[in-house]
Amino acid sequence: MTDADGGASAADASLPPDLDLDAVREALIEWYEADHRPFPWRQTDDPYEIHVSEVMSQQTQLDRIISAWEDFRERWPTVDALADADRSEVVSFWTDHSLGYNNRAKYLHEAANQVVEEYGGEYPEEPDELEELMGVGPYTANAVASFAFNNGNAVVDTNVERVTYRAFDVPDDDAAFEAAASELMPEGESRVWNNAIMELGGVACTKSPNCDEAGCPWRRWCHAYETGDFTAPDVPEQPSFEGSRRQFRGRVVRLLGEHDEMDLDTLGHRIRIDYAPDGEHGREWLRGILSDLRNDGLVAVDESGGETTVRLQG
DNA sequence: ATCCCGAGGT
DNA sequence: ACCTCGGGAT
Repeated sequence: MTDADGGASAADASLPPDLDLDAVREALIEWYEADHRPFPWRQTDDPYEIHVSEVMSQQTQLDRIISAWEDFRERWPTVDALADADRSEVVSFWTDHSLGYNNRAKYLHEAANQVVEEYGGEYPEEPDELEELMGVGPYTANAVASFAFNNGNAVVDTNVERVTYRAFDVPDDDAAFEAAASELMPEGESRVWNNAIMELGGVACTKSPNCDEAGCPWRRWCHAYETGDFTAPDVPEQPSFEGSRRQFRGRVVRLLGEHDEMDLDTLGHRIRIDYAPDGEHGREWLRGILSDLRNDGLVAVDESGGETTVRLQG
């Protein structure tokens, strides 16, 4: 690599040098516009509604969030309405709709307050500003900027990584994925492009690919389609959920959403059948769970009067 | 068992 | 770089 080609974009090139970018872009956009899953959040450009859908979709299958998204929008129609809600209401909603990861409910509520207080209730349009919102990282910032304002950079999620890794043999490396995604995206078309490339990963270039069935528009360029090697980048494996700490955290939050407040032992007996106050899974164990939940801002623990009372925070 | 349009804290 | 965070669908 010489200095002659100078610019960072050339130095970062991670796509095949002879790739016909215009043809690749046109093929994908045409494929997406011809047919795609009609998710309701794809029919709005309201940044608040987009934001809600993106937070819900983190680590959760899209089919499972459709009704939750519709209920959420009905209950808190605007970012101002959400900011006015109590955190405990939002957390209970989250659990009632089986969305998991209650922290995301807290983040969303916090972010709504930021939008109201820092931006007068009007979402900023720049990814850098959006990323300052609680719970909004690089992916969500660019997704909201793209789908609400057509003003995002290329998103990089597990779909984009898998698709570019297979199709264009992009190395399994964060910087390479970022560069490849950025090179691929046509200027000023982040809305349709980011939707389209994630749709490709979600429908055609799945873990077990459906190239022909889904009519993948990239077959003629695809390295994996040519070689038959559909290896995908490693995704960190999840610890098993059954019996995990997460499972009991979830039960605690669910119960506290149903009962205004509970004392320690009652709560313990209700979240696990083998709860024994002085046993292995007893008060000490439960206090550990509650301590984490309190640090996460999800529950409040009151130790006054010689008894321990627990409730949802906010 | 494995997967899912990530992010924050350490 | 590593860990943690829910739960339904398949």
